[in-house]
Amino acid sequence: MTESIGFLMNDAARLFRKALDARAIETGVTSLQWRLLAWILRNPGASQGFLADRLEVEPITVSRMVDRLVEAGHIERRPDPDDRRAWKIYLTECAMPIVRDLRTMADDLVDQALDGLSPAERAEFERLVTRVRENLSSCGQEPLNGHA
Amino acid sequence: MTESIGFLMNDAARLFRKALDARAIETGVTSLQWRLLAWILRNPGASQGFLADRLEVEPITVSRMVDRLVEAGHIERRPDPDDRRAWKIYLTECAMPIVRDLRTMADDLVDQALDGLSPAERAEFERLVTRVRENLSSCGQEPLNGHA
DNA sequence: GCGATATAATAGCACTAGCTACTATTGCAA
DNA sequence: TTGCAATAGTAGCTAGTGCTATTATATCGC
Repeated sequence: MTESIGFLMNDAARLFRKALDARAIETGVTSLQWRLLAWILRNPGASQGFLADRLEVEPITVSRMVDRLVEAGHIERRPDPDDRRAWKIYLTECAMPIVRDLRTMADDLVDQALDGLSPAERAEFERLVTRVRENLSSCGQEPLNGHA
Repeated sequence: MTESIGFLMNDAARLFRKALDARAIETGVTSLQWRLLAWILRNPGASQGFLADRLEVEPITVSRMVDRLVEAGHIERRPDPDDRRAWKIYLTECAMPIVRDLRTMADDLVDQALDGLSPAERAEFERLVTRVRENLSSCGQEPLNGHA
């Protein structure tokens, strides 16, 4: 059942999103929207391409999330004076408290998800997931092996 | 950055799906469709509700995946003689080789994802992910705490 | 300066996923 | 036996995600 690791991760991630979405329902943003907001908070004025790169998703995914967050009034697109193809993304004032609230909720949920694990196990888990993520991240880039 | 654990898992799971989808493109089924096929293989004649329960997704999600897999000719719905509300789901002959091929692909990809981890670390990773998944699974059921 | 190439963002299509609401059927209880 | 609650499945809406293709702009080479 080795192959099930991939789906174990999938389940855990989906259940995490679902649980956080449920907690955050009153904020009006989803867990994944919040993650984007958190990146914008730390990188005000970033382009969508930059954000897509950091989130490791396709630009079109960010494009559509930005659409929704703009419509909801949480962020705004400003034209980039140096590149008329690009937008610069900024949080609006009203998004600030949401980002803070969600951080607390996410921390609580992580604590619940890691229930029963010792501090050492938690650190080990984070280390291992990070490694797996890096392994999978790189395997998407290169053309597997000699497909050229 | 504790809260990032949830998103680390999310990234790892998404990259895994993406990589497996890319490998499986020629089979015509996605990685998640394959997971459903694998459950049907082990439980021929199961109901959609049963499968939703095992996959820990909502019944409607299975309903729509079954729609697509029926249309693609990989599975078939047969009426349940004991319950006219329910379907019994069966693999078709042509799905068998696909399930086998995909198992190999998934195993290879898991091996790549776990690259650099010792056997002990791999076992530990599986154990920890399983625990986290269970923690999150149960926290979706109960009404958090006293919300009634 | 001009043309080829690269890049930023977006449009259309498809799949996974969940919520709420709904239909059809079952099964229990009065 | 009838009537109501529970259950199996589905429809509409929305969100995240990716692929391919397209548009607009930038940049590099000449």
